[in-house]
Order: sequence, then structure tokens, then C-alpha cells
Amino acid sequence: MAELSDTNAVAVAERFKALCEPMRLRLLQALRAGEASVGDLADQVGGGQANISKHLQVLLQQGFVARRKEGTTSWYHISDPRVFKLCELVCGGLEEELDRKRKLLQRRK
Amino acid sequence: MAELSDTNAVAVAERFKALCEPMRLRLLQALRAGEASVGDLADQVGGGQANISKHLQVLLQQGFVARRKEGTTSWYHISDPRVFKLCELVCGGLEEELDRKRKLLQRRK
DNA sequence: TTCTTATATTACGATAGAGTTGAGAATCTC
DNA sequence: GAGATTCTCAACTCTATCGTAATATAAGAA
Repeated sequence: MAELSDTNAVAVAERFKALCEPMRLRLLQALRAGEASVGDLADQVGGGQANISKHLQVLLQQGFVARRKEGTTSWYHISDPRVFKLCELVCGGLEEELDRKRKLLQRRK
Repeated sequence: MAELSDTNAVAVAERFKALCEPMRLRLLQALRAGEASVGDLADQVGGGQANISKHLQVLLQQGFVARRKEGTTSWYHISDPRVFKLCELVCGGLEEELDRKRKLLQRRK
């Protein structure tokens, strides 16, 4: 299994780590509508500007988003649309997990 | 975008969080070959028994693996093969990221 | 019963990550 | 140049998580 070799495990985990924060997922969601500045994003998803900036660095380093500087503002945009495919796959599993857990609760009654 | 609505963001992040540990990825990799006990897995991927058991709980709770008890031993197996699709998508991005970073290094020379 | 095996659970120290604050750096406006 | 704006960076606190060690639970063997 080349996709998950021992040497890769850390790098793959690192990539998943970039997606395991609600704030960063919200940022990706917001960017799905198109390019946005740090200030725009801070307004949209809520939270301090410094925090948003830090989260964007993480997404930037993993290549999920890219940056374009114009004057004093940084414009961010999605650079790897596959993230949404990832989210859809995870959401599919989510539905089934909820069903499974609902059934477990039923069984306990 | 129903897949990444605000209410879902936390749940989706939770699911990604289960996949952002190298040890858990190695466990999934090991389980790809088939059902295995906790002891087997500890031997294969290395690490203490208690630690392996804890990581398996995380994967279990997210529904990526399932458990079958037989006597004193617990047999774990993959219950959602989509995790491998997720890993493949991430690995695809990984390759491109490496290329991109290699080019950045070249440009700096 | 007593000992051994296999797993789960709890407690603890160490480390990593999130969010905030305050201070730069860079650019634009007046 | 002075001041405002936009973003990044560094330092700090707080919380969550990892790995380990010790203990508990449960089933089988002697």
C-alpha cells in the first residue's frame, strides 16, 4: 500500500491535521464562494484577525489555499478543490455514523 | 453547501481529527490486510498496548473500524473502506505539494 | 482457586495547538 | 511626514492530546 507507507504516515497525518479544526473548515467554506481578504474572512466566520491569519497560514502551507498580495491586503483563494471532495466523503460517513449511533441508543431502551 | 454547514463543521473536524495521527493511520494500514487483535496490532505498528487500545477507541467511535470480541481478545477490522479513499486523495495532494515546494526551493537559488 | 493472558481504563507528566494581546512591517491617504 | 489600514509575527495562557505506567476486568489454563 504505497498510499499509506510508514514514511508517509506523518505527512498524511499532517495534511489531515490542517482539516481537523472547525475554524479552518469554515474558512474553506467561505472561500468556496471566491477570493477573500483576511478581514473579509474574519467578519464572515467570526474571530480575531490574528487568529484567522494563523489558520490561513496552516491551510497555505498544506497547499489547500493560495495567496495573492495587493497593497496591504492579502487575497486568499482555494488552490486545491479536492478539499471539498474530502469533506464530502467525510460528510457521507457522518450521516451513517449518526444513523449507527441512533440505532445503538434505540437498542439500549 | 450542505456538506460544510456551520453546524457540521465541528462534526466534520472531529472526523478528520481521528485521522490526523500517524499511529492511527498505521493502524488503519495494518487493518487493511484484514482483522487483527490489539496485541497483533501493537506488534505490527509498535508502541504500548494501552496506547494502541486507546487509538483504536478513537477509530471505533468515528466508525472507521468495528470490533468483535472473542474470549479475552478483541478483533478489530475496517468498517468504512472510504478511509482509504480519503487517504488516497490526501496522498495525491501530498505529491503535488512536494513538487510545489521543490520548485519554490529552486526559485530561491 | 490461583496464575496467566488479553484488553480496557485511569492517572499523570510532557507536549502541541487554539485563541488573545501587543508589537512590528508595509502600504495607502491626507 | 503623520496617521490610518491591513496583515503577520511573537509571547502568553489555557486546554486537549499523546504516550506511559499502574490498575481493573474478564476469560481461560493449571
